[in-house]
Amino acid sequence: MSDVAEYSEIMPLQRVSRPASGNPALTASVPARRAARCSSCTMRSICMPQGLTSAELERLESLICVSHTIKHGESLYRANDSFQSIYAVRAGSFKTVVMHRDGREQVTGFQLAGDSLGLDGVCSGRHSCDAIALEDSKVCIIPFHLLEVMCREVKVVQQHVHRLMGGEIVREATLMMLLGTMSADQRVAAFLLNLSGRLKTRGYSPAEFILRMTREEIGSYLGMKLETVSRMFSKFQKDGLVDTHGKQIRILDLEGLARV
Amino acid sequence: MSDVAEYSEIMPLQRVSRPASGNPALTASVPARRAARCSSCTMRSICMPQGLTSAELERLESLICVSHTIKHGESLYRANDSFQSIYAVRAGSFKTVVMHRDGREQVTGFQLAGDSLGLDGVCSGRHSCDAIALEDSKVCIIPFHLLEVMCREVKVVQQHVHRLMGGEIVREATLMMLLGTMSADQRVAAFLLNLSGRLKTRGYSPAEFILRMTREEIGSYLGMKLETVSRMFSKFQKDGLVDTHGKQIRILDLEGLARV
DNA sequence: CGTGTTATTGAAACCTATCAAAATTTGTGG
DNA sequence: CCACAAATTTTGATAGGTTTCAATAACACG
Repeated sequence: MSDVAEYSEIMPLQRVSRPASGNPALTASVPARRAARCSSCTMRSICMPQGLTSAELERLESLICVSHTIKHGESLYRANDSFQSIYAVRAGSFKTVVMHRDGREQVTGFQLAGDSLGLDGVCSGRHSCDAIALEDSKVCIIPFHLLEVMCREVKVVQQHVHRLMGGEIVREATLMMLLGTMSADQRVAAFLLNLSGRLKTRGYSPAEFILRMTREEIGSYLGMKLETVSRMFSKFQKDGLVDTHGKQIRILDLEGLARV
Repeated sequence: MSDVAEYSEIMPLQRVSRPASGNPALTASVPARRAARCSSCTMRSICMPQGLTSAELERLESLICVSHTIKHGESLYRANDSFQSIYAVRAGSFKTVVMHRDGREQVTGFQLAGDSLGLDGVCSGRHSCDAIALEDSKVCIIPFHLLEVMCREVKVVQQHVHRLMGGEIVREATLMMLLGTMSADQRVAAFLLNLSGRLKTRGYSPAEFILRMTREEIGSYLGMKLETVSRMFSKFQKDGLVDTHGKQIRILDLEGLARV
């Protein structure tokens, strides 16, 4: 339990109190507008473009603001909400959920610190899914129309936004492949390997971590029932690939998992 | 057979012959560089931004060139090809296919005239899938770095590109939902309804059309075997929802299909 | 007009869902 | 900090849907 990697509350927030800016529409959802301090954020290398001049970085920071905490179970935005901003997860984690008219819903992604959130709203001007915090989390808010302005003026920012959107397209295609061609054990293995890799990128242990989502959410994401997810975990345990105690995961045989 | 909508060879191509431009890297894959004539293209309303001044439209046209025909079964690009351009399908249709290391492959999309193609390469600089013509087809080639330049100068072009990418993200999320939560009959029904709607948007009959893809390709796209696709078609036939003769489809009860 | 590809249909096998019950963990208020 | 209630997880038995294998039929192409 001691040295288990947790992808939560990575760094204390800068508490620069500053009065809200003039825009009431914006401040409605952003009670306290505080400029972000990307330069001192551990997630900088993941969510910020490389190669900015310090003036450009400063300008980018000036349009980003840090929101208050979003509590476990609360939503950052809901499907059909008007699209105004994209978000960077600063600490904590989220799930995105699309809802079918008949009430069935599916998890379409899990976002860790450093991941972006909200691009689903770019096309129609309204969000197409709910984004819900899996634990108490913090996000940076980036008003999209301001980001677009800066994209027009700074090439590396433009390319970063394009890569962000392109990355989302590739990520989803990978998941489609998973849902379309893989068996239940392969899906769960792929899920664990993906999470492991992302935690590693963020500087955490790729072998030992705590799942912030339930079996049901994992199942929804992977297109199967929670009981099946549980059975696959049990199977991997029996085969000596992982060691699970509820939400605590220790990957014992990474290559073995990849071979499933 | 007479009034069956076909989504192929929509309009004769402008054959403006003009010598290739100086860039040998570009002309290698684009034998004859001919400026596109978007203003006279029937797909304009689908693939072009609205609200351009005529000067801007002219400039956008100048960076687009019409490629030679891509024959049935040939590829427009392959996975791992260097990403240079995005494409607009001018006539015909394509499938995009991702390949797993172990040889398994999955169709991730079908593109009709007016659809864009190639955005999968934006993130990594290399294409992440193969794009293969389902019939003899024609595409417009849009060098992405030139499009990026124009995005920085013309706001509506920028917003159009963002919407294009955002639309791809939403499209894939919808497909994930389909793969993750729907039964075989619901998937095939959703596939037919989606195709029907897109043909309608393009001015074709939404009720009567010819499938350009095989049962196997449909199955790959929907995450099931070709035999299952065939059985679902038979079932819909029996239930009086559609009338199928091989690749010819007539939808008899659109609402019934939606209720499946 | 044959030949290879594509589509249809049937029967059996297999995988996952469903239903059910017990065990465990988590959250909350006393 | 404990105790209790609620939520989550595990495991088993059975049902159901999809795949697999196989054989035939229809179609497309040279």
